[in-house]
Amino acid sequence: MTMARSGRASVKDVAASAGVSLGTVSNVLNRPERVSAATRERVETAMRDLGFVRNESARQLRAGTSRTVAYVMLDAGNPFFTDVAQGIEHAAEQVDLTLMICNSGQRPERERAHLELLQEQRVQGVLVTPVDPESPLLEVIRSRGTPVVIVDRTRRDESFCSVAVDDVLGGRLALEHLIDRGHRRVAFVGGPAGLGQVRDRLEGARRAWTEAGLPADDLVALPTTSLDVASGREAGERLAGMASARRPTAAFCANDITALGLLQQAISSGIRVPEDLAIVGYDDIEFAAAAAVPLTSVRQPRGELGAAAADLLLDEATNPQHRHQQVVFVPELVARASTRAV
Amino acid sequence: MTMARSGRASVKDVAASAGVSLGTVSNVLNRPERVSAATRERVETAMRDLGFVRNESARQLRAGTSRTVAYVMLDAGNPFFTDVAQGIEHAAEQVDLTLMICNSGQRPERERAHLELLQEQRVQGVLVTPVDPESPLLEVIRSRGTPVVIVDRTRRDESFCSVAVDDVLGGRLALEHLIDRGHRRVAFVGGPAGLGQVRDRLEGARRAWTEAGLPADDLVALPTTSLDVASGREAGERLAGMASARRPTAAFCANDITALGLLQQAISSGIRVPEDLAIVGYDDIEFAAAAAVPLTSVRQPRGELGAAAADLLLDEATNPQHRHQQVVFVPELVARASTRAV
DNA sequence: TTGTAGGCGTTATCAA
DNA sequence: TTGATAACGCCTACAA
Repeated sequence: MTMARSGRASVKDVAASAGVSLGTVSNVLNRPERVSAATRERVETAMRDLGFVRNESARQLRAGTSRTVAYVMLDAGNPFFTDVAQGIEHAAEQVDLTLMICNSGQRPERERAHLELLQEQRVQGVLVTPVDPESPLLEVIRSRGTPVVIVDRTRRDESFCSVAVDDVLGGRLALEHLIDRGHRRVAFVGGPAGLGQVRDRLEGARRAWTEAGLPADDLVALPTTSLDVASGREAGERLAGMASARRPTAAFCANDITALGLLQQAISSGIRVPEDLAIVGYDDIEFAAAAAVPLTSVRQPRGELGAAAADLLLDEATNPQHRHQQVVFVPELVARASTRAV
Repeated sequence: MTMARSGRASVKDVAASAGVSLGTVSNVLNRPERVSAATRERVETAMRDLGFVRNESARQLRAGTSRTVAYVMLDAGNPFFTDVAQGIEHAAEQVDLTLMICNSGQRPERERAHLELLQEQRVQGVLVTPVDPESPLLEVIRSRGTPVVIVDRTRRDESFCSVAVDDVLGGRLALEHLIDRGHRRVAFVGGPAGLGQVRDRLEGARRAWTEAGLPADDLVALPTTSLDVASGREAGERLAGMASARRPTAAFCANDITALGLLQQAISSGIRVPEDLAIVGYDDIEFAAAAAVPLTSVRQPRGELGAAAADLLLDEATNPQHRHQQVVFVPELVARASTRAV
């Protein structure tokens, strides 16, 4: 009985051990009904004895296709993306696809490496929240035969399927809420300005502001270098440093993590929330509701985002008449204590 | 020029298009120095023109082994595990292995499905935070040839490599800190009691308590059904319902998420933190420091945990003299405002 | 119902 | 330097 080079038993070994032909073993594996009960029994015993494990590479080589899709995540440390991943996972499970998750950690070269390997693995398709949605790499991948769906970003041209949330509207919702609560001097906290999300949310905020007839100067931008807790704290320090007459009475943060940093810094500087400073975040991650002053936030349908992306990918991978489409979800304001009327 | 069935060009197609033999194409791919500059040039052009992508299945079938490892994560929604995953990823990257992440979401059947597929994919090895560390499945997987390392759990027998943190010590540290701060009536919040982590942390807490000569009854267990934000809130309600004379002056929570829920509920019930109730969490996730009352917590070296696990796996996969070992990290108390002396 | 043969795409060996 | 060939493990016609 020769063992496969890998040290594992192959169908051939099983066949030899069970005293049947290789084809029969394959039948037991793939069309058991064609095999007599007795032979099947014998083959299955042999498999158990030998610790037989099907070789997916060989199977896939033969089949030409795999049953897995992949999500290349932008930042595994941000709960928003892990929630999106769970949405994808759920949708994939429904159609019996396995999801592999890779993390680029915002690094273009890791993103590239993952995409290259996934392509070589002939995954059914990849979902990706790219570092740069305009990157030509995405086009190359697709042109080489791997379906690609962009998640939580959009491309300027409409050549890709994408799933995103209307950030301009989200920014608008946040500001309308604050204006509604009587705020007439508001800070926008976020950056870098080049980030599509930041740009769009600010844009929406501005529109709501000017449409309400308020002076542009009273919507103050507090740019940050990134969207994390530390940046929020830093912005908090800047706010605390302002003379209280000039200080905005509210802040709209480009995401929740930043808002949590701001909240923490404000409180420890003796600024009361929401009495002295109202705060609106963005994403509505689980921790937003659990903050000591529960955070008003713009909710993005994270799970649905993932599920919709998975559906688009599946369609692109299997439907020859597939047409690319850009799905845009509508965000929703969730009001909590951090903007309570005072 | 025949195209591969998959619709993609194969080495054969490239060879035909470049007017060379298949072996030459392979050489361009794997030992370019053996090929003359002119031919190489021609082959590379053909590859570009045809959009050639190497087929990893075939390569792996031939090679018998892959360059990827996988981490089967217990709960993608818990930042603790995503941090562990990042530690693994970093270590894997150093040795040029690709990490695939799968999520069991605490469901045994999904864990099993992932492990089966990974095995069939012939990954170099699997890291797993299992739903049940005693599950015989793990033994089966390994006996069939896939190295397995248990992450953040331990098995009673020492037959597996594992990496964990000393939870008994962690519980002890938390309570010593509280006792030190003068607390003489303390609640332990966490559950279900069957969970190894919960059991060990409580055990450590009890030891510190009795060694300090305090009456066992004054370490009150507040069992929860799970370790999430909602459970923490619920425990908070129970605490708020106690007569303030009988109410513990401090709570030790089995993890940070639960502690955050408790913190929120306490504050909204008018219980001041830390004046009326001191709180200690566990894990020291990023949001612990960013809570409005920054949370004292028992820090687990998440990144190192992942890195050590990856190292063990690599050793098991490549070193014939490998011996299983159980690495146990030492936790560390991080004191913050939630237990400030008052 | 069971067995035989050929091929999936890649790599490595060996010969030219 | 280049080319022909066999093999990795599996699957599926097709033949017995």
